[in-house]
Amino acid sequence: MRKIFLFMDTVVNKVDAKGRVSLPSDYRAIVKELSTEIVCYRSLSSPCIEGCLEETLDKLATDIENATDFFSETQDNLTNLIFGDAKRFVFDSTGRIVLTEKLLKHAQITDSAVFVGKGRKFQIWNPQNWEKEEARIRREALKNRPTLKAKEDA
Amino acid sequence: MRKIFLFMDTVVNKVDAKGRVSLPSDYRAIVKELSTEIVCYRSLSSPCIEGCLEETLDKLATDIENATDFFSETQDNLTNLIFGDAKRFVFDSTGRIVLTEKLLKHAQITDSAVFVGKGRKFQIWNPQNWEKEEARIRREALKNRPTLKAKEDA
DNA sequence: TTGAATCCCATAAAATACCATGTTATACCA
DNA sequence: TGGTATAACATGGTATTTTATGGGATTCAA
Repeated sequence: MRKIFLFMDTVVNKVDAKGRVSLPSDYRAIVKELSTEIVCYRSLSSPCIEGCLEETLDKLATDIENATDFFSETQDNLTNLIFGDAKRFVFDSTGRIVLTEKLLKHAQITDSAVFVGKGRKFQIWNPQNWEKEEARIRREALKNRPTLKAKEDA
Repeated sequence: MRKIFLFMDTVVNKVDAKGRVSLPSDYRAIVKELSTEIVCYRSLSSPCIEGCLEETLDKLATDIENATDFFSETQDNLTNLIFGDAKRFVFDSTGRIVLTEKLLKHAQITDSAVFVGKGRKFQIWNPQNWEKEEARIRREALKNRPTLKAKEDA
């Protein structure tokens, strides 16, 4: 098992009528070290799909268990929201997964999708939407230089 | 044996006159690694059925022992409520379990049920009720972005 | 013997694995 | 450095397998 797992780069792939997309080969290379499946869910904040390794979600499950009470409403709501939406996607020998209607609709994806690396996670966007979003993020970054010093959004 | 056990996704299945429901195949795949049975009980907080692996309840038993006094009323009540209500459900060769009247009634389930993944657990809802509940949770999440920072509700 | 619970079989639909091909990227050699 | 051979990849199509679910048979107990 490798020590470094980073989803990187931005690649565009076609989505066919059945919802099939090739996972970028770089991504597959990462995933294959552990399994042949990824987990995808609707982003809570953007019109896009998010993907990650199952172990990433497993870690999240453990964090939730440790941070909240077993019987709490917070734990209930969080786990319903996250795991109720997430789904395993196994890719076949040609490296494709089949995205669901729900996910495609949320991300407004029809015949083409762009994979955007995010380190431990990645996102899948409608190409036009991503173009706009990337421009927006870059503008923001120019105005307000990013910082890791304080967690303003905590 | 796999390292990661997460119940995910939301799937709707029919419930027939005998109370039979197919356990979603993804769930079965998880369960099969350990056994051929799950444990179900009435949710303490919602009109739905909760299910998990027996080992999850075993962990809960340990947590209760550690968090409360052996002679406390709290421990008494909790253990009565949960373990008094829980019951094992073995699924047959076609992957179905037969839910009891008590459970179905509590969840107001008649001819159709929706399975909602919760990570280590899952829930079974009446579809209409779940639709409303999911909408409620999403509204909440948008208002108060979830955080794992502090245990506000502990 | 009758009612209830459990198990097994059949089928249609849906999900998934496999095969084939054109294209692009990569490696190799002059 | 340029040209060619090789390999990898994305993608369209097809075949096979799973899965959900209805119905019937069998078992067990009262």
